[in-house]
Amino acid sequence: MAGRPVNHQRRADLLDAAVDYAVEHGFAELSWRPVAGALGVSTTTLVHHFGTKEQMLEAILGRLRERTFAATSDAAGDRPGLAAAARAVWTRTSDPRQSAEFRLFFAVYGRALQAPRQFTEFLERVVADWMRSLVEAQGPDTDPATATRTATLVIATIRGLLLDQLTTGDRDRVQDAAETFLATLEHNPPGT
Amino acid sequence: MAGRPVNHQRRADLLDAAVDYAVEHGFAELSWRPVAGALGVSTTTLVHHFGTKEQMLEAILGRLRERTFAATSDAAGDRPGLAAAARAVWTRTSDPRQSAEFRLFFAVYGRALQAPRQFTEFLERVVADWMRSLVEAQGPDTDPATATRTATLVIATIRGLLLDQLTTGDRDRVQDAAETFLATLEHNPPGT
DNA sequence: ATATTCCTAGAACGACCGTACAAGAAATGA
DNA sequence: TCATTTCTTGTACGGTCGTTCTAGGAATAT
Repeated sequence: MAGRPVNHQRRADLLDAAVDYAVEHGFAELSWRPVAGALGVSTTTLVHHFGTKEQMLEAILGRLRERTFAATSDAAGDRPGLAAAARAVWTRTSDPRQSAEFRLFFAVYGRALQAPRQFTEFLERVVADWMRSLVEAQGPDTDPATATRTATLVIATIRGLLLDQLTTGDRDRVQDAAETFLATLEHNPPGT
Repeated sequence: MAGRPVNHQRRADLLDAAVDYAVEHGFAELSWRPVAGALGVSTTTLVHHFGTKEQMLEAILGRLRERTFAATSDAAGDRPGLAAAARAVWTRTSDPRQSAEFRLFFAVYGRALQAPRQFTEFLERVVADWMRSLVEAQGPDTDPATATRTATLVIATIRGLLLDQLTTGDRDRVQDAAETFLATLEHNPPGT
């Protein structure tokens, strides 16, 4: 009843490196051999730690979600109103230093829409997590229907604008539109 | 100096069928053999008409863009104001009967963001075409800066809401948010 | 020391991939 | 009819894919 203990840190390190690889090389080019080569290990090592390729993708997705959502929800969580939360989220998501990660985010998103069975958890959380966060930001006094409606609109607008910025790189135009939207949120608070 | 004449219709028919296959089976599963099998031809026939696989993807993309953008821009073109155009576009894009095509649209979109070299034309037009259409809808009297800003916002919001609807299938919530957005456009016209 | 378990690696399997080649059938103008 | 070009097919090649098997070193408890 002994044996070498499981090295959880090793798996975590490999996963982090795999996510880095995915961010840099794209979601469509994730196969055992290239990833293993970039990480300096054998494909068998990856198989040992992650099981099947599908399980590795799942692990990468989860880690990616941690990176992106956690970073933005932190910013939104400790702000009083919806407008401030929305502005904080937009500031973080539109940061060019995060563009590679969000490109991967939308690549996964698009693929998930065509293979919902394989990406069930991603699809269930990609909207719900943000919804919860943005509904909370509106406080307990806001009418639930209004809170839901507004949160839906904020998520959609931010993601649409982010898509535009990643596509065209036209930062000035997109930021201008975002500013208009955020100003509307601040000057005409919903539900009042 | 004779020979059998080139049958352009044949290529067009194959392309239409290929787009249908892509809509149904997803963008990631497009390889010669399955497509050829579904179309009842040999892989060599597809190669003959489309050249390389990359060229076939390009052809499919172009045809898909014709289907989606043309259908929606028709609706937007002959309406007087931006609000009416936006409502017409949203009505068409949020139609559940088109959900499969828009799933493919976002799958291609996400993939293009990670392989910009391969999908240059798609990325250049996916925003610009709609921008032009929505700026025109605002008429020549609208301040250009305002028109651009508003068009950017409308595109982003509609695409974000569409993403939400395709993800969650929560039609009531998304339509409710869309109605709020469209009502705002109608009651508070920008640039006035 | 020994048994046990984990970690890693290399080789090999069958399957699928994109593509090229050879060859026959079909459709045209001369 | 005949030469020419297009259309279609079957076959085959090299390559990559995910996965499995085998086996040897590394780290632990007894």
